[in-house]
Amino acid sequence: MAKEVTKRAENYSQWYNDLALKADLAEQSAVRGCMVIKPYGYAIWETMQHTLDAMFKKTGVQNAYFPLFIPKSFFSREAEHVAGFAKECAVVTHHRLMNDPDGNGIVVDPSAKLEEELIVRPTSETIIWNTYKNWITSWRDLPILCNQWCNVVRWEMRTRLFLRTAEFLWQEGHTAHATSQEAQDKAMEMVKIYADFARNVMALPVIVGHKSPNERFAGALDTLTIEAMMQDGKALQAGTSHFLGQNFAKSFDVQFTNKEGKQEYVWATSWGVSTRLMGALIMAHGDDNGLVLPPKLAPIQVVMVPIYRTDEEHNAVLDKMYEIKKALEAMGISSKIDDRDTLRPGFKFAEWELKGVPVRLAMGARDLGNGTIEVARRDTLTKETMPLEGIAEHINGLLEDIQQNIYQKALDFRNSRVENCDSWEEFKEKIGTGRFLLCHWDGTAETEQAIKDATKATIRCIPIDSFVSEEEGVDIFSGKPSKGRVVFGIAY
RNA sequence: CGGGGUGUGGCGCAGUUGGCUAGCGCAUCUGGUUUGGGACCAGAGGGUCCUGUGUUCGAGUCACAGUACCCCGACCA
Repeated sequence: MAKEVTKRAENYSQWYNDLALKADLAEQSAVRGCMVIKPYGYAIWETMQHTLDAMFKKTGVQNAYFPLFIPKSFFSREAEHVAGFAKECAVVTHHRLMNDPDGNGIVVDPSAKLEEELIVRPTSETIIWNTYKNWITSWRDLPILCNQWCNVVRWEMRTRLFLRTAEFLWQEGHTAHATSQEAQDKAMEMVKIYADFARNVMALPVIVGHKSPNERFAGALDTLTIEAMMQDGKALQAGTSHFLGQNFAKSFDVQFTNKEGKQEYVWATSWGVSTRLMGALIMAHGDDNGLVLPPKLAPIQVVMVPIYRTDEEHNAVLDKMYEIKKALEAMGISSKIDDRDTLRPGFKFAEWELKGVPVRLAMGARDLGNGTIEVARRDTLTKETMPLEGIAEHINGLLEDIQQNIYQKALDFRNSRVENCDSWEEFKEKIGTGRFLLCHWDGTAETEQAIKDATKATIRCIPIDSFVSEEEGVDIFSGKPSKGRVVFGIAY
């Protein structure tokens, strides 16, 4: 069949791509490196948005919107920041088109050249800090806690659906504070929200930690991250939260008068997660039959497939199904009755599995007679026949089970691939086999770089809420003293 | 930007040492039979074989150039 998905073990990237395409999440656009997110995929993203948004708002964050275009001069004020993004920017140079004087369609009007080029935002720190300058004069104006949901453009060399596209959707929070401590606390608070969301909504086990200086965001003093492991054992950075110090405040001259009446630069954070989370969802839970969606993110939580020979049977089954649908709705469970009469049940089963719907109900003449219904769960691919009585309550519990089970499965998988490693020889052997290795590191950028050059492995994070180690040891590569283990892995 | 590969109906591919009307599977459409794990039968429609130039009696096939896409590097959420 055309819809069959490549086996995960045979070709992991092909499998990933198949899932994204065939489960109807997204497709490659005609524009190089860009992606079309299809309605089914977007519905998942919307749920992520709404859930995160509610979590942000509980901490006092408000949504706002800043321009897509950033004047080149703004962008170049923070030196490290430019260095980090300069190589991958789209630049607007003109503002008008005209008919080709030679009659060959449309050309750029050379007389419409912009005096100053505009950069399509790769991230919005610069334009936001340029704006914050006008918002902040006194300690009474602080803190400012803004978030925006938007698109950004990074002109990447090689792209992959969701994981790396030239344009992607994300949320970027930008906060301004009176003290360093307050800003650092905010950065920590936000990364913990990300971790909570990843674990409890996406069923994605993540390790929270600090980035090493090499892996930090361009312009940050500290970068906090949530790191997930995909089913090929590679690491995926799923979200980051940065403590920016006073770097941007100084570059954009954002000062406030403190309680002592003195001028002081503002302290900043920024934090973001992107549609890359969709990629994480696919890779963390999918199997050879397709997508496996955690119930909390599934656009359709329960799908019902009627099985019938005659119109009478058809109507009788549908009547029951509408009753169930109503009962599910009353409990806040989304469902769909797949009443397409041109497709056979087997085809529908396979298709809904491909799309990752957590629970499938099937009902036919046999069930009508017995007062039963067949309940199949996507995560375990098992099914059982149940009495109709109390089915909605049962499904409600089942969805919670599934959410839990998916998380547990991913957690067990990841834990089975995390281990201590104290020998450089062993490290070189094991790091390519899809693992996180907990190793001692001397804390220097040189050592980290040397390890990366030799093995492609990077420090995913210095963990703070799981796999935390305070034991003394010696660096796996340099032999110099180390104060604790860090997480090494090969990243997407 | 370096290394490799591929361009043939909507999708996936075959096409021999150059040869006659360019095939196959899936999808689509029509009719019928089916329907508890991806249905079957019969019929139908759909192609500037990536572009250009060249070699030849003859090019999907050979040569050169261009171009697009994919994979592996470097870069990255």
